[in-house]
Amino acid sequence: MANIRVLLVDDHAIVREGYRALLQKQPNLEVVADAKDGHEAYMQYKASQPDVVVMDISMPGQSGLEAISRIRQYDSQAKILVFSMHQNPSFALQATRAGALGYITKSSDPSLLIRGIFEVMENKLSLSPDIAQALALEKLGHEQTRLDDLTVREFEILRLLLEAKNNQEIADILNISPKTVSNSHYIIKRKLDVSSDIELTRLAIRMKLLNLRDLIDEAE
Amino acid sequence: MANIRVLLVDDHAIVREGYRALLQKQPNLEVVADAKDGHEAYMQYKASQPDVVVMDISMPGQSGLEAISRIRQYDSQAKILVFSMHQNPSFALQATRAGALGYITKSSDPSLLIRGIFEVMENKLSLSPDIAQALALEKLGHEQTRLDDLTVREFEILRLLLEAKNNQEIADILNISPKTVSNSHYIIKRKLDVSSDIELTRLAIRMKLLNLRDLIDEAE
DNA sequence: CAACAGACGGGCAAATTTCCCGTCTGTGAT
DNA sequence: ATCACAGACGGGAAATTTGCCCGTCTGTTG
Repeated sequence: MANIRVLLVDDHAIVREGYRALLQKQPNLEVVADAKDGHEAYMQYKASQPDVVVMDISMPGQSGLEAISRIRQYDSQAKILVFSMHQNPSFALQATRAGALGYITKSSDPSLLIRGIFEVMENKLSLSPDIAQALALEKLGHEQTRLDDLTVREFEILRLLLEAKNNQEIADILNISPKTVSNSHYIIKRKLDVSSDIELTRLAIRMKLLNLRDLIDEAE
Repeated sequence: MANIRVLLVDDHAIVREGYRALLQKQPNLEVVADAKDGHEAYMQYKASQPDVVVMDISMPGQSGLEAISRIRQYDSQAKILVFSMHQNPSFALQATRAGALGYITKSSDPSLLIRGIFEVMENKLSLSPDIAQALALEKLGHEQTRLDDLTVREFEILRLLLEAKNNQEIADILNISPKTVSNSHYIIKRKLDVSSDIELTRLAIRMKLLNLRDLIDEAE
């Protein structure tokens, strides 16, 4: 059978190279293009028509969620596997809502990524075990929830808010009015049941929406 | 010589009991009173006239810094040794500005607390080695600084803001006008060079003003 | 196609923020 | 003693944001 043609999306060149190398070792895989952000991903998708997109969702500016929506709008059959550092099942939920077929955490064994690509290729939902278990637990009502009340768009805006971007900046990134951002900001706080941005930030940390790692940099 | 009479201030009863036991074992020390918050500390100080106050500064509501100021206002010779969980040297700086004579971290060896009490008793500045080193490094300009531009009062207000309290609540705790809180909030943001509360919270985390531990509770 | 959810953004009163300002008190230097 | 200066406190007023409601305009789904 023909090789599976993969589009690799990640904002770090080193990461792209690393995974390109990894995937190329696989006999039936072929990385036909890569991209460093959502916009480029969309362009490359149209240009190279890959079978599967492997995409990081935490990227500067236009996020992966946005790109997923756009690509799926262009090709409703697009097979997208999200490959993310976030262990938070809410990210997986939002990603699948946006149209991803799979979600594999970066901390997974590399073989899981490979397997995920093949699974997604067959139009099967693919989740790494940690995420599957976390989602299952959540479904059982054991935890969290509130974040899942957010729509994909709201989640997106929250992500940008948490980067301490102001309304205008977010509006520019998403190409919407600052007023919409402001409205969403308000809705988000209402849904999450917080009354200030400080509370919002604290909640985000508890929910692990915010990477303590990249927040702290020079820790300890 | 007569025993050194100690007033112990900490919001956790267990902690008070633990340290009371520890200090009592010391031949020349005597715990003559304890208190669970700033206000009680002030009252107990007046009532029992201890030689040395051993005080935690992270307490609900009226903080230790406030209590230190109040006690020093009542007795400008009061000898206060801060005993805190915070390794952040800025806490030590603010504490000494408020009038503390020493600052020992709770993670220090207990003998350091004992030694601190004796040092403070002789009107000597006492710092635990970790803090001394951190302060020294800071003095060398290696790090941080911005936080130290805050006045004691601003630092105090920042602490409360970070607990996601609103202006009115803070005003009530500190017995000032909400307008003053609002003004301070603004000044704090300006001094720290941030433009939103989200940025402020993130900065606070980086600066370790915010305890990730007690923020996260049920982590991992 | 009817119904519904979500994205988007206008409107508008109420609250907050952002500055600037002037008190008042304590402290330290002269 | 007094002069200067810093800090705490809070008023004023303009600019901005928030909180809440509303109505469009899709796209989806039964």
